[in-house]
Amino acid sequence: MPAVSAAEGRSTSIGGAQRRRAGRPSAAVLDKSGITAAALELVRRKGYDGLTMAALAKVLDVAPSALYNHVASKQDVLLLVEDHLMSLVDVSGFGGGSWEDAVCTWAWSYRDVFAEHTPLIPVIAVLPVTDAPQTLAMYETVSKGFLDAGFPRERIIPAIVALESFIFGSAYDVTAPEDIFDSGSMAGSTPYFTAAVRSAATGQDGTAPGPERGRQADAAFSLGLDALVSGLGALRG
Amino acid sequence: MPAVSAAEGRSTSIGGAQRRRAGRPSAAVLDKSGITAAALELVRRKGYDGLTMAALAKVLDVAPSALYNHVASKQDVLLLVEDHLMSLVDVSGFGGGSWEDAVCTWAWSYRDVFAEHTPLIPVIAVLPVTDAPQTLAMYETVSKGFLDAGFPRERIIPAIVALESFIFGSAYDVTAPEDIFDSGSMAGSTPYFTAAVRSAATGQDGTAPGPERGRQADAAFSLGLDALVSGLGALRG
DNA sequence: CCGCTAAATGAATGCCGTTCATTTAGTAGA
DNA sequence: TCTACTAAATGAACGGCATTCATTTAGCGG
Repeated sequence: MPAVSAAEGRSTSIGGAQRRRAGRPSAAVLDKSGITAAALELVRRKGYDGLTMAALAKVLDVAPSALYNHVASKQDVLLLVEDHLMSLVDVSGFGGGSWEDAVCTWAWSYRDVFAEHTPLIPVIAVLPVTDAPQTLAMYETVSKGFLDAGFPRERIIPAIVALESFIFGSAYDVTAPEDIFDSGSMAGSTPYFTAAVRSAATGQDGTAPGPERGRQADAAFSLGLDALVSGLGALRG
Repeated sequence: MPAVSAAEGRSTSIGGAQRRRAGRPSAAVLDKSGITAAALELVRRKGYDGLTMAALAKVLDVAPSALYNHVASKQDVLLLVEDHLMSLVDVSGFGGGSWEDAVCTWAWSYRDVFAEHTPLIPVIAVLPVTDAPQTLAMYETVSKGFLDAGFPRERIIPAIVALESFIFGSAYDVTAPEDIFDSGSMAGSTPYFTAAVRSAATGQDGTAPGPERGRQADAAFSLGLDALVSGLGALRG
């Protein structure tokens, strides 16, 4: 798995950015892990709008059509990225310590990872887990953690799904713009809502400058996670 | 607001599907509510993949560019659709009865509406509420319901956001394919997860045929919603 | 040596959102 | 009543996108 860098094929003349001539090169230029790494780097630099097959090919110094020797579609690239990200989710808490702490550590890191990658959420939600080994590994660790904590077998998956649903939704919330709840010119006809938004923005005393958007998202996530953890925890035998 | 149907401009000859000649027609053909209705109908018939500006124009018997006299972009069309859907969410429970019942009615109907329209979820999550009157109206009713139930002002928005996050995530779950948790050939290396999936699919006794996907999604939603409602309900003064 | 397959190029396709010049209809003001 | 101005339509065009296909080349198994 030579990933990105490989021996350069002979090129026609001077300079570093030379065109490769047609035909199969002596050493393969592309492989799945290289494509994944390039896609992640591209997303980091240009965001998901910048992740096009053409741009990906350019980063890898390859013609766009060459990518299709290794992936079947752009969706396939997204799946590779998604599965890689799953390996970044922290499941270490399930090794020891309380179930509550393990779930919270897992949930926060899960949310944080996908808050930076919300365009993948629709992909995850729809794609079978079959050819996503990292994803499968995460589910395995979490399932075992729930079982060891005394969950009845048939409630484990529903509980995980409920938590994941909350996590995905909350990941979107992190990226919401500052003024998402600004009722603007219609504030007059929504007095309760407008007051509630102001209270949430300024905190208990109406004087403080109030938290910025990220902290507000954290507050909502914390609130919901605590409720879910205590509610689901009660299911244990 | 004549919506879809309007007096037909004089056309050049026979037949119903005649081309309109260039230039402003005597009676306007398009307006926002007509565009919204046509978009919804198109989505119902062809799904969100079928919702293109060209297809929308065809349904409305108009050139694609004509749409841009009434909306600034396709995102704008999606916002119109989204706001319309918000008016379908059932907030009637907040008129009387217990807070718990009202929240559950609201949450279930909210999830059901957007389970059929998951491609809008990324739009909702990012778009300010400012020019979405139906959405604002929903938030107003719900905010008032929370306040009347004794919620402290500064906790109302975080609680609603937490519930919404769960609802959006759960809407995706409804549309997930039957075999989403099929570990396939890697089942051997994920024993706990595989067993948990089987238990969830067959129910407490391992014999029954087990619920189909929609019921499983309902079970997870019910579990999470109960936990959230009881956890959040404890915040009331 | 021969044929098969894998992996690259480069040209081409079709769709999609959007823009622009143009035409026509109504309307407000001199 | 002429005259701008604006609103609302057409139709041609554009650039970008994912994807496909014919072609070329390299290595490998018989």
